[in-house]
Amino acid sequence: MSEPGTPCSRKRCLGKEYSCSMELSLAVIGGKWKPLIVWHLRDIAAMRFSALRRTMPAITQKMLTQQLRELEADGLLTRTVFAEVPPRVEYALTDLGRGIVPILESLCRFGREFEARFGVEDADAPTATAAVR
Amino acid sequence: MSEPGTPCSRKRCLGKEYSCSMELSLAVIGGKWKPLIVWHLRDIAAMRFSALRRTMPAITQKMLTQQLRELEADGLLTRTVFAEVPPRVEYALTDLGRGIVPILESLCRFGREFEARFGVEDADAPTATAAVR
DNA sequence: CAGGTAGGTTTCCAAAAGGATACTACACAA
DNA sequence: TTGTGTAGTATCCTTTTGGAAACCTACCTG
Repeated sequence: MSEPGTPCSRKRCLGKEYSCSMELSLAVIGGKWKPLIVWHLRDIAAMRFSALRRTMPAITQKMLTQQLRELEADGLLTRTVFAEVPPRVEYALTDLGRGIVPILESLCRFGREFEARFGVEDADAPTATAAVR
Repeated sequence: MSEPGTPCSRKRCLGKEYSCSMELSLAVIGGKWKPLIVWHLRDIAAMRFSALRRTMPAITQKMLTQQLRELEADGLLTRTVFAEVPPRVEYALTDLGRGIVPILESLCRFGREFEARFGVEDADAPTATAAVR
């Protein structure tokens, strides 16, 4: 990228403003849900809306719809509507979308390294650490 | 991680709640500034506060301080205060912090791939694409 | 004594992200 | 006729994140 001390220039791609390619990537796959969505689609041909909801019980319908549309607009996945009743809509990763799976795997590894270093607890299990906070 | 269709369980590490290691990583290095800070420190022994500010002109003092403290609390960097006047404080990546540099490099590569696919413009340069929005 | 310098903190505020709830359309089943 | 399932919208609200501006400290220089 740039030499230490040199600021980057502002750029724009698909409506996202950023100063370096890394920021752009974070705009594309960052946020609370997008990495999870891509992760769940990573080695499956396609998945329908309701199946995705079941794998992510904490997401609301609105958020899932919204995130899926953004991922589609950014070319990371395809959305296929079947003209059936009840409705059927299937989502599948594109090649571009599959390109970020290795990054998510690295993130997973780092997360586990982090857990190994600092320890993990079960949430909702009040422990010494939780009590201190 | 889990089989398709199986939700993950809630965990906690260093006060952060998450459902899978990937989410934990994003809690640690996600956000608008942290990746940039780590990036600027990536191949330099140490850097002082004012130098970091110069490389990231858009960040405010408050945000830089806050993000640096969080990165320190998560063990990604060290903060060294020199008892001098005017004050001098230096920040340096730890081994743990250096561990995420390869991930940031992957993000950079993906970002460039994304740019290549969809095209980049200079921000503040009103173009056809900008006019359409 | 005024002004500058480095690295902050504090207060207040705006914007963005995320979420709860209610509503829709359509076909079919009981 | 009422209910069920799917994939949504629409509205309103709360929480989180980010930011602007002022203030602070401790010393040094002119």
